[in-house]
Amino acid sequence: MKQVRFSPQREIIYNYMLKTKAHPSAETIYNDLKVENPDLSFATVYRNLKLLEELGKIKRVYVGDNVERYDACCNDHAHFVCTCCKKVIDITGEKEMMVNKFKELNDAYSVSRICLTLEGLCPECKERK
Amino acid sequence: MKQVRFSPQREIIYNYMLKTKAHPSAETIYNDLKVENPDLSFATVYRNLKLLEELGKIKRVYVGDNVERYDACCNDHAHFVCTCCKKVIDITGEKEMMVNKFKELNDAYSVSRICLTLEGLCPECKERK
DNA sequence: TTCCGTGCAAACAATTTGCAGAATT
DNA sequence: AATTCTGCAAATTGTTTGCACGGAA
Repeated sequence: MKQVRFSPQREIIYNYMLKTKAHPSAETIYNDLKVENPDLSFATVYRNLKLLEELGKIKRVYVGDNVERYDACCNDHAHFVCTCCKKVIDITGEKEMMVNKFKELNDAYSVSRICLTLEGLCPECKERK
Repeated sequence: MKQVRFSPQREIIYNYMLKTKAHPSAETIYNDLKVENPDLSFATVYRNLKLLEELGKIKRVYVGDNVERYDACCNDHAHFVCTCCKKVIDITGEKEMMVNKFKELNDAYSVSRICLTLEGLCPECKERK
């Protein structure tokens, strides 16, 4: 059985995730942390994001481009992706409804995860048009 | 303004998409069509999938891995991805509910697309466990 | 002293792009 | 004739992996 050990890099990455609300990609995380931690490598960021996800501490978020984004907020919520400014906004309170709705489905299926992503214009971008 | 012309390759790819229900990736499409069309190239498949999507004739489907999948079925529906056999199953009749739910949201936001993906075990795989 | 985690560079996989020639309008 | 589309190969992008060393348990 594999043990998970303490490492400063892991701590730094996880703390960053706890603080941000921007649903950052590995690249964003790397660039931001590189400033204060010049030795940090890309591989470490990727490896730790993967590990933290396996441990259930962070989640992968789908935002439509081909880049993995991560989110440390672990209560279920939907994501709104602005097609204009690319911002990702949390939409809370809708997932429970979905989960309930799919309880029926659960008889035949076994639903373990629901991913709900909305796309369109955020309030600011909508205003600007 | 760019004109879209007729090309046999495009027709072949679009016809394939109309017939399949498997939400194939570019690679699957390429491999399947390559048999009868040995000259077909990967680039052409990619370019046409992109174009067809821009024209609204097919849709991109999110299935959790990092591969783009496509679907020609243009009525709104959710997707169920089996974590075990990797099959993608259409779940109809749920998206309208979502759309209605997000009408309210539409006051501030402008929702143009809703992507609803469920993950878990399909009936066959659930049975087998 | 075991074995997990790191940085680096190379490897990989999926997708995109530049180009010259072929095909459509 | 003008411009779109194709096949090929090379380039790009995002992510993963092999390796030798350093550090935590």
